[in-house]
Amino acid sequence: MTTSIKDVARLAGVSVATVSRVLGNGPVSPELRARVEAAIAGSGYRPNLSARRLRSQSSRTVGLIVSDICNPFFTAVSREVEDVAYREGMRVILCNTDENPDKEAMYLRLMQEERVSGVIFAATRETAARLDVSALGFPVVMIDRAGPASACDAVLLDNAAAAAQLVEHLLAQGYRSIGGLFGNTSSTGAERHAGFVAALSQAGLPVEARFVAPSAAAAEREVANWLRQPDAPRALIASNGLLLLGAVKAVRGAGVVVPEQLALAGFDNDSWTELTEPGMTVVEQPVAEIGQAAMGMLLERLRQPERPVRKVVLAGRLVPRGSSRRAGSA
Amino acid sequence: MTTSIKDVARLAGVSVATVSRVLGNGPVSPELRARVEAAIAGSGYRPNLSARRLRSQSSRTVGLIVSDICNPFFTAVSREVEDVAYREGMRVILCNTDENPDKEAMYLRLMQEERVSGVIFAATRETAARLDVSALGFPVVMIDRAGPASACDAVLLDNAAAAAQLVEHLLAQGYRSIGGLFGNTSSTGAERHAGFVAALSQAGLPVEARFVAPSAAAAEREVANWLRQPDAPRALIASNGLLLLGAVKAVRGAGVVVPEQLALAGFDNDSWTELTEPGMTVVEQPVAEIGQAAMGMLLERLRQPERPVRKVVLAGRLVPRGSSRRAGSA
DNA sequence: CTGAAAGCGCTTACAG
DNA sequence: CTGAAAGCGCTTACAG
Repeated sequence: MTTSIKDVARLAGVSVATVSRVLGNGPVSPELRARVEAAIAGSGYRPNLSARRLRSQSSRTVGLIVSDICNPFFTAVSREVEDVAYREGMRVILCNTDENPDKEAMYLRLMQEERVSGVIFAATRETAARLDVSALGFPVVMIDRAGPASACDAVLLDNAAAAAQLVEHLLAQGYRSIGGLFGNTSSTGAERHAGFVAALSQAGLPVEARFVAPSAAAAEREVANWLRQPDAPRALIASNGLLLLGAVKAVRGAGVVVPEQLALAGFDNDSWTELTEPGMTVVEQPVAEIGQAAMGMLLERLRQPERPVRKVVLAGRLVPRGSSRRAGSA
Repeated sequence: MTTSIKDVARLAGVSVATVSRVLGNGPVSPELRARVEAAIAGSGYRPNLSARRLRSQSSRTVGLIVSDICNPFFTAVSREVEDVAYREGMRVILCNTDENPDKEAMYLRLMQEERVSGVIFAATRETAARLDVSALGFPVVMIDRAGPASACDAVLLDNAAAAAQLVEHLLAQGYRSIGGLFGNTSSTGAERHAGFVAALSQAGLPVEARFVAPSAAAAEREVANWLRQPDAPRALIASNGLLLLGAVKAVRGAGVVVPEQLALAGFDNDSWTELTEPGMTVVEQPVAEIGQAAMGMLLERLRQPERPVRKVVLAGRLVPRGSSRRAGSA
């Protein structure tokens, strides 16, 4: 049907081995190389990657497993990962797990069947805790969420420090009653909660934290309820972009004025956060660096399987905006 | 290294053919099936998809080629495509072209090397015009942008009607001086421009349109310039979500009040559009339906290669918000 | 530098 | 229902 390396060899009057060497930039005389290249161009030949992968026992494929590509954080990271991968002549297989451990297990099995070179993985806390990386057969770089203690490479935000930074910012702006909203499936949510608790405790303030499913809808419901209570906080920190979005919607729905009645702050400098009135105070994650660092660590691990496990911890950047303006000031 | 079908066969005391039949749900006696399944479970065997693809001459892979996954329209479409694909036991290869015809050509070649079952493609106008789909060797479903006239299946928005709908909405709100900002690389921009021109002409109004590169930054620059001119329009339509975002930033930067000094409207009901103050009037594209329809058409084409070419044209939905409130009203 | 041959891990007629 | 055998399209030692 489609032309194979055999057809090209016949056309050029050489062996298939020589055609293969031309394709792989092996040692071939200029004369034969020219004949083979002419035959390739003339026949419209395209190498079959499945055959090449099978024979060379190298898929040159990386799996990227995230909860949902529609989360702008993962969108941006994936774009970066794909760019680096294609530049290295590798392919990316993207998987959305919706924070569902069953889907995670299914996709990990798929990765084994694809014989991927490696995987970049934002795992749920459940999977991260139970996963035996060494049994997988390929290296894993965790992103966003920590993996099982020091069992594999990871690129992480300094979540506790970033959450503490938000608390300190709100304290400096004069807020004392600060609530926190955290995702209940990821270690990220847990770490940000820890930083939140530590900063408040150090200031001698009580801790009000709630955990929800990591979706805007769940956050909106939770915050709507929260605001109805007499002891509702005067400031609120949301532990990621989706939760912050839900919080904003709840606040709008309740007719609460930001920041006069409730200050808001959160994670992820998504494009919408600077367009609300007032703009949202956030900790920006270095998304491009995270994607690049993850692919970089994976490539180094492939080159050097026995190198020691590394965690790269990146700092967030506070972007103060109107949503956390000083209480009582214009 | 890794266990193969041969190891499983030896373990179960059957031939490799029988193992293959168990894997493929072929006819096997209950007894042998049980022995094979035990051997698979015991050995941790995982089928090698490259080998299966090579031998069966079927990749069960679809290519998804878009300009940039970071554009929320394509993010949402891709999520839908992937969900349908995985449900059908197929895999998706995602490619970002940045509206660059060279990258488009490179990725199409890659798709041939992957022996993909088919491709879903949002092509630049340049590539759409010159592309010989029949020479590719796999079926193509165009999305968002029209392909070469009736040469292949397509899922499209009724762009002209949607643009006209926006114009008519602004007219009904009392606006007479209406400018349009369009992307200069896609047929989508051209079609929306055509609908824009038609609606204004029918109303006997002059046409003010500008074309820019399809990025928020380019739109911001263009609108900033435009607003400085004495004959700047009183209302502005932006032809996609990125351009609308750029327009909003320019408007903010210039201190122009929406809608009192300038009404805004555009395409794509991205999450930020309802969070600005005022909210943005937009035509919402049925992103989920577009993704599903594209995968659906591709699957039908694969089942039935000779079926007549079809174009599915979906209607947009007007979402009126404050950015186009009646001129002079509260 | 070049070619003949083996083999990667599967599936699929073909016999039985 | 089952197995022996061929072959998908490549790459890679091995000789020369």
